[in-house]
Amino acid sequence: MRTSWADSGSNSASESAVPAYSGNSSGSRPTRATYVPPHLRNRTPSADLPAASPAAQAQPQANDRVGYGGPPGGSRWAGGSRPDYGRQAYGSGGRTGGGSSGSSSGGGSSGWNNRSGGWDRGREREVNPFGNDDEGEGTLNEQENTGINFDAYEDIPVETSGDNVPPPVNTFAEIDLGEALNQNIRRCKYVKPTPVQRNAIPIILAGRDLMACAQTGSGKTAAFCFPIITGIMREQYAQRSRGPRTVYPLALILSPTRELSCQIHDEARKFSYQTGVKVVVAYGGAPINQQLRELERGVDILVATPGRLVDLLERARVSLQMIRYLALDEADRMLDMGFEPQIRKIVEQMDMPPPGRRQTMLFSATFPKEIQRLASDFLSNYIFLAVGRVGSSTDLIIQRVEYVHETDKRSHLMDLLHAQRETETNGKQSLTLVFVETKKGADSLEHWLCMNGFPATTIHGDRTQQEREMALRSFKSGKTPILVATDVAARGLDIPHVAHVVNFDLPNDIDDYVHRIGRTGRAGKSGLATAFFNENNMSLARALSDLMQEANQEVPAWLTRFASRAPYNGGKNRRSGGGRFGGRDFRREGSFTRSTDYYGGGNSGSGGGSSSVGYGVPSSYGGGYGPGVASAWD
DNA sequence: AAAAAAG
Repeated sequence: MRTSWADSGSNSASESAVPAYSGNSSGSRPTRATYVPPHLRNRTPSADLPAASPAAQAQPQANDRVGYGGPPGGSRWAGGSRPDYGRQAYGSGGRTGGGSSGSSSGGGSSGWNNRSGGWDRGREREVNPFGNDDEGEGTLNEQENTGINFDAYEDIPVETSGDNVPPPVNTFAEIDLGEALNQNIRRCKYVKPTPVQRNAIPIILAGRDLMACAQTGSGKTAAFCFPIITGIMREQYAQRSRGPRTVYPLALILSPTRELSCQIHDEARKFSYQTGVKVVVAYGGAPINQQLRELERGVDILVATPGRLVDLLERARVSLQMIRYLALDEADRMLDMGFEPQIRKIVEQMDMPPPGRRQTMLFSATFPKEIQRLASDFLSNYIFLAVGRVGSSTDLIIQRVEYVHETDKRSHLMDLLHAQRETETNGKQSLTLVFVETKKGADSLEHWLCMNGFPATTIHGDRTQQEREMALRSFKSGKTPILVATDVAARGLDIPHVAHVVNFDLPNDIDDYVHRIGRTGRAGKSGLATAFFNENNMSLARALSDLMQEANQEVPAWLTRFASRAPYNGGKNRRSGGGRFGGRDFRREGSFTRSTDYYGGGNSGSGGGSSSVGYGVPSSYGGGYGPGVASAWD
């Protein structure tokens, strides 16, 4: 039934007079949010509040300014909702067979090159985020940076649950993502979708909410970016009415660290290149003015850290009223004690449309039950998706635990580094990421390493943003092949060539361990993770031992002994539901729970239906775990 | 107890 969206594009001119806030909400605009933030109260509605009707929007506003908002005339709708930058590559770019749609859908749809006004002279052309002109491809370097070892993705177990789960796809070609995006996918050298993409993209394209467990290195960012970009390109949106300097993004992507937000922004910009979809990032520690200027140029997808976003919301520089897509990356972290209030404020107490009127996607490598319970507040009849980790841990991440007394840690680390030095491969210095518990400890270890002839740098929350970014660059480039980090670097960061993760200090939480070791063995490549264990880590013994065992790792006898002595499931954060996925759908934890309360769509009978799609799951998997857990986390 | 996220 889905018409090709090239068609929908060419039809859009005639439909464009109807503000399309479609999806499942019967094509109506979002009603005015009942909540009016304090800063918007007692202001002149015509100036500040988004207009309530298309007619009102058609009235030229006195404070129109090229650069944000754009011309208000209804006729410009034909050119799309963001008239100040056209959808060049979609149709009018001439790349598609149906290239006529661009020109037929109103002359307003000019491309980047035709933008009027010299206000942003010098920025008229979209910067090519690929850093080339489609030539000089195929160099070794390119391959290394973007190449994903797809063979490692073949045998990944996948589990889904929820109502009417859309079936997975096997190729990008099966999905109608649009020519401009397809071209970017080719530029990224993504040949075929990774398991999380195969499953998540159809779910999101179908308009469903999603809670997904998948390691970041498995293509998670693309899994939620592709359908968001396609959705924004495909549909006509009611022109965003505007208050002075307020912008109305259509999609919001939140992440727990600044670096991760930057990384998501960089990726999203590649995916949206020449699609006319504008991505902006906002995070703390950097001057806000530049970010404000970027926002004023127009924003469809806003990538942000929570603190800075709240700031922007309170300044009324951003409104969430038009949000159609909400994605939380590292969602379990976003909902833990430190972050939850801020996230609730953003999602529930500002002007964002409620669940059901927006699409919500939560991604994380781990999803403890308690967090799932909190998260269900944000979701509407969602689908739970668990994708086993890339490859089996036995061949991709080798985990080692060594008993090292506190006082011996430094010399032991030095031994490891010496050994590492001799095994550097193919000219490219291999990188070592060392995790410590405290910021002070990070500085101190970095200093000591440098004193001992090991080029090291450090990243933690007490450093300035500039220092943090510098450290990361220096590490990535190999200039300082050792990076000492706190948990700020534990999640999501995609750093190629990290050969070795050392847990100099083990975390207290096994989920943090999982995230940390996930910094190596990425994109299907192999990696090594070494942990220093001692009497301070007893509370982690059982969880660590269980995890390693599940991952077919060699568990030292002494660790097994500690584990058996430890109180049953002693760690505060045992792996809920067992199994090797980062988590399983808490709605299926058994009929004695209140799971139906969270179901939304009704949990009885087929409600809890699950379709486990195993991609060559070895028969040895699946034993010993609860019903429906088909599989292997690693 | 620590880390992160606003300035």
